[in-house]
Amino acid sequence: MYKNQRNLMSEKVSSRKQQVRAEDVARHAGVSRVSVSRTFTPGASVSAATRAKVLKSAEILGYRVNRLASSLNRSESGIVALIAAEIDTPHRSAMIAELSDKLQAAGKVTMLINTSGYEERVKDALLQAISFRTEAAIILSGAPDPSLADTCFSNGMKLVLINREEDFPGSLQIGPDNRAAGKTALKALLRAGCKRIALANSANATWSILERQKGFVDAADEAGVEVLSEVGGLTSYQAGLELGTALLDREDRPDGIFCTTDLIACGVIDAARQRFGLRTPDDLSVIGFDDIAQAEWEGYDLTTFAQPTDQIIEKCLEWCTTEQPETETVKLPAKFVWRNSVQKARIPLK
Amino acid sequence: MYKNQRNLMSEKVSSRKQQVRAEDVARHAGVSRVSVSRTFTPGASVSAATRAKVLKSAEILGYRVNRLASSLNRSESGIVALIAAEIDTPHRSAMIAELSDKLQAAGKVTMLINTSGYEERVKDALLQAISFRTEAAIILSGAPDPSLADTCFSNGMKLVLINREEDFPGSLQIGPDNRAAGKTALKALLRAGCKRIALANSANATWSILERQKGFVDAADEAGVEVLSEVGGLTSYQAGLELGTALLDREDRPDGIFCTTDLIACGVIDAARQRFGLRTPDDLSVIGFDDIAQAEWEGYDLTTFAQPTDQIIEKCLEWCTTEQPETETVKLPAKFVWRNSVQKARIPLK
DNA sequence: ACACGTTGTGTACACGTGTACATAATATAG
DNA sequence: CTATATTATGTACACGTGTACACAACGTGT
Repeated sequence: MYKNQRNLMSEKVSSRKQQVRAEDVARHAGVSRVSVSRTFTPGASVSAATRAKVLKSAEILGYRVNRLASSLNRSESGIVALIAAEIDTPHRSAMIAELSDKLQAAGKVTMLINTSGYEERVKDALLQAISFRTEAAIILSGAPDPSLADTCFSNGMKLVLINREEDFPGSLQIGPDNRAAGKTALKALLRAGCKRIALANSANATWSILERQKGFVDAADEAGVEVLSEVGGLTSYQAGLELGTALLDREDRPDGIFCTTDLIACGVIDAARQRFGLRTPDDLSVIGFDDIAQAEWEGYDLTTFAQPTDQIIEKCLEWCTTEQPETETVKLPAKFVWRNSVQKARIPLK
Repeated sequence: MYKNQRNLMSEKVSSRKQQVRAEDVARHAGVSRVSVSRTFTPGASVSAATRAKVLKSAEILGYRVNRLASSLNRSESGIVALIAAEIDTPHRSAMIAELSDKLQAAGKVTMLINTSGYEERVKDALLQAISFRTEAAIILSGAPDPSLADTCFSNGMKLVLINREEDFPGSLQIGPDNRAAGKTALKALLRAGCKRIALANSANATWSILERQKGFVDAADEAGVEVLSEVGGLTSYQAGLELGTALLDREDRPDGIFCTTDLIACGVIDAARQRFGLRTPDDLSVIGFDDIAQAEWEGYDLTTFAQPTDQIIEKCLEWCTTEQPETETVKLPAKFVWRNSVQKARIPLK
């Protein structure tokens, strides 16, 4: 009798937020609380009559099952953490859009943790995820502190690193095959007949971006081609402008540039057009990476690599629903997207 | 005695995810469970000695307070829902980046709900937010079903509509003063000496965008100026390309275009440059709205309006932490950002 | 009519935490 | 050294839900 009443003794009742509970619905419908619970539990056994009564009362009272409470004894929160920096960047935001959409379709809920700024925030983000008993954490940027691995797993949390390869046991590490893409980029520039080949990269590149660079440079070494390399700035459009300006100012002006990112590539193309009066692909061939929306814009029409986003996400979801996953590293081929920023092949294919 | 053991009777123990509880830490540290709770509750009274023991044991066992559980009796989840569609759009993603960052700084956690696709998803998103006892829901796109208002408030949820003005009692409705901006845009084009003035807008514009259009057209009516109006497509770059092409193909080709969105403006500028060989601002003046990153790119250098993002967010947070907010509508002035897509004033100011 | 399987409901407990209250330990004042 | 004020710990209960178990109601077949 007493337990059914709420806050009888406390006078501070009014300051407390009132919530509608299963108890209230049960009383209103004239059934037991368990019947309410069962009504909203798929596969539970309730008669059609009581179910109807419960649903009606719930509608009237505005009742919704408290998933925070239900997570408690089901030990499945349904929450997945998305940890990322520079969320407003074209490629990153596209990734987040896709991920959140697919997670939602899979019945999960996404908790977005922004780690822009200090690198340290990734650690805090993971700790926060653990606090909310996130089923998994998908890390899009920043390297997590490996010492956290145990804490993650002792709380039954799955871990996915996208575009990172770190020493983080028990996690899925997935991303495009950056080296192969870098190699392909070089071949494409050679095939286009470029004589002076250059690389434009940011100074604070991530692991993934450095891999692209390495693939490109290694392939050049193999082919016995010299690479004019310009590195500086952030991974941004502005950096691209500056890198492009620096490269095109050289006496031995390059005629083919691989940019490790589409944003940089857009900057390079604009530097060429606005500052030097050069046009792609006639005067200059440019290749980017990511296939952001702007790559398709008519002013750029950028030849680039599309990240295998769909496959990455599919694998992510599969991993998140697997029981006891082992450490796994997956490299997926990036799709080369031919547009019109690279000179048509003067040297025939093959 | 029995209650301290876990899952003694069930044989399915192994399939259940083991979590570290305050109980475990207490036993390991040789203190009571309450002391553990107090250690992690700011302002609670624990001796330095026990606090140290607890912290050490927590570190060793990898313990983190379960915020799902603590939300139960504190009736504050600390979660705020962000409901938005087309997350990968420049302005939207910038907004989300800022919001999530500021929310985090305020000690809140953001739950991102993607409502791209069906309009109906906004309703589901709100219901989901309620299920997770979100402290507030910030709706960036889509009109919520007004019938949900009661359900929201009966669960103590705050509501913010950004860039929408709907009949949703008890909510904060906030955004830029779109009408005023439209008016300013017209004046700017007139002052630049434009003779044939046009408007480019998408066919599925939101309320906010329609307001800009209305402000622009009304001001034109007042000034006795005719507006060539082209409407079609989505609110996207591609639509801008088509709208721009259609406008510039006319016999009475416009020399000043107000685009209701920067994305559309970029499309219009590219149509002018790539398809008609026209340049801004010499041959054509263009004004956009949003001040997305690309507006600053050298290829566009777009004169536009910056949304008062900081103030919007500040007001949002203030609202979310207010006790019993009343319905409120806030219009903030959008800042006119002069760049170089509009002909320099031929008619002197004032 | 009886034994028996089916189905729906109720009871009791667990999930992991915070907090009011009572009580034990300690510091302070006389 | 005792009486008292202060502080730290322990006890009990509440938050809102899911589920194993017991049991009542209800046909069904002989």
